[in-house]
Amino acid sequence: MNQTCIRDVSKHVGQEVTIKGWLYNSRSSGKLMFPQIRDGSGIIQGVVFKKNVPERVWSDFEKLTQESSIIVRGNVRADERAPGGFELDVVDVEVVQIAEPFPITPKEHGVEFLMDNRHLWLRSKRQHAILSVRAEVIRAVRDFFDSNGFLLMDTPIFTPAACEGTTTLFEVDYFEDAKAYLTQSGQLYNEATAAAFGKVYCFGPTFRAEKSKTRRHLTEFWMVEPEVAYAELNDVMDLAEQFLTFIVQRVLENRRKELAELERDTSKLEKIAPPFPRLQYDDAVKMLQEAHDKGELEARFEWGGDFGAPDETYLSSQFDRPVMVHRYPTAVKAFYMKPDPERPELAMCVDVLASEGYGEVIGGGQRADDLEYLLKQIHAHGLPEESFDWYLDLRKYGTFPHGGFGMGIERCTTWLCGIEHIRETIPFPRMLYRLKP
RNA sequence: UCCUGAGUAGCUCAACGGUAGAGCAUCCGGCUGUUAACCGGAGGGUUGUAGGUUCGAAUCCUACCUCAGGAGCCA
Repeated sequence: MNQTCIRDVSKHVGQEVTIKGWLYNSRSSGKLMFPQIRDGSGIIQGVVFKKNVPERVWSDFEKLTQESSIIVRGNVRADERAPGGFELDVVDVEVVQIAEPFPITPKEHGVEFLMDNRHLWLRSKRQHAILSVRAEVIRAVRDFFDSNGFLLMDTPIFTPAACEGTTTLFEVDYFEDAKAYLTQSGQLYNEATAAAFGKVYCFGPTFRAEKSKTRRHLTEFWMVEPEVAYAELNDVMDLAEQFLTFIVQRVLENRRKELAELERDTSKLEKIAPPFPRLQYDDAVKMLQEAHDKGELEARFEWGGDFGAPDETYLSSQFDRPVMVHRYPTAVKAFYMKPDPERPELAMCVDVLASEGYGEVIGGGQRADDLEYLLKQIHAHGLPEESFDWYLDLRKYGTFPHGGFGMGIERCTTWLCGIEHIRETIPFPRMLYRLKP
């Protein structure tokens, strides 16, 4: 295909190129026109002088509407007056289609309208930037694990039972009489694969049926979960710290332009490097209580509960890099968390709160490896023992200390982009009351 | 599920008890360096739905629907 990507035009200065794309916007002054041409890799400004092109080319350009599909031939020239620094002196155009009036005009729009037109909204510069950062995050995730001795172990999406309680699961019919649930975590399966392969990770879609309606929730999101045999809580924290740092560095390296488009203050991201502050739950509670006493937090936090969104926001805004809060009360955490041998009322778990008030991006810890303790926990949480028979086998046949964590791709992307709402970090968000497009 | 707010032209908003209006988009005209270009003109409405109050309702009242923001829960 004879075609040049707009991304690569800087390599073709002085040459004639063919660009296949769409009209992003156009400005004209009588006998001079400046069509902005978009091809998915970038945007370039064209220049059409009426007297320099055949009559047909001029009249074709006059008819184009926003997002009409076109194939443009022209000469590349560097020009300071053009956004992006390069211009295309147009020689010829082939009109593929004159688009119907495009709903998303260059002026501002409301959230509902944009979400209803998500399939068209994706063509905007802003969505282009955000979703490019998302792709970079995912590439970094894979590269990090693949080059550090981890093996990809895809875990099932249909699962037979809840891993942490059925209220948050989507239920589907699974042939005759059986019910299946869409996965909310691959972790239990990865404890099995970790016993087989040592260091593993799974990466795939995750489903939560909670009726959460906030800027940090999706009902369908992508989660990456490493699991490491013989890892203890400190090893899990070391891993989380290296992993997040790697992702941030990669995005800074490869997606500067996109971050600039989003007006992201990258100086905050540049500070991110190990070691991350490690804060015991006990000490975090003290910080929250002091904040309340100083009038910086409305509700007084009492020891024993899980942090609410305002608490997380406060804690993460106190540090210039992500903070790792560890050893929460066992009572507020999942049944499979290992209790601290020195203080059994605390779980060997860790939440990583992203900086700048973005809240939890990673949750994980060390898993309970003792059969008796796990049985007790399963009963205490009112879970059906028979659903977990295979999981309990892992504690009968060569039990071992191990741990890992899960990171939400979209929460991480929201933070790195510095944007308000998670819904823009996945091409087609699934949220409470939104299943279309 | 609960709390708060909002639904008026294709879109973003104004009019707050007395003749429904502007910008953008669309169409027509003008402009040889535009930067969400600009200037002139035209078309475009069952004011979310159903009731009610009133001489008169986009405006006040009631119910419902939809959306947004937040809470709880979580990655």
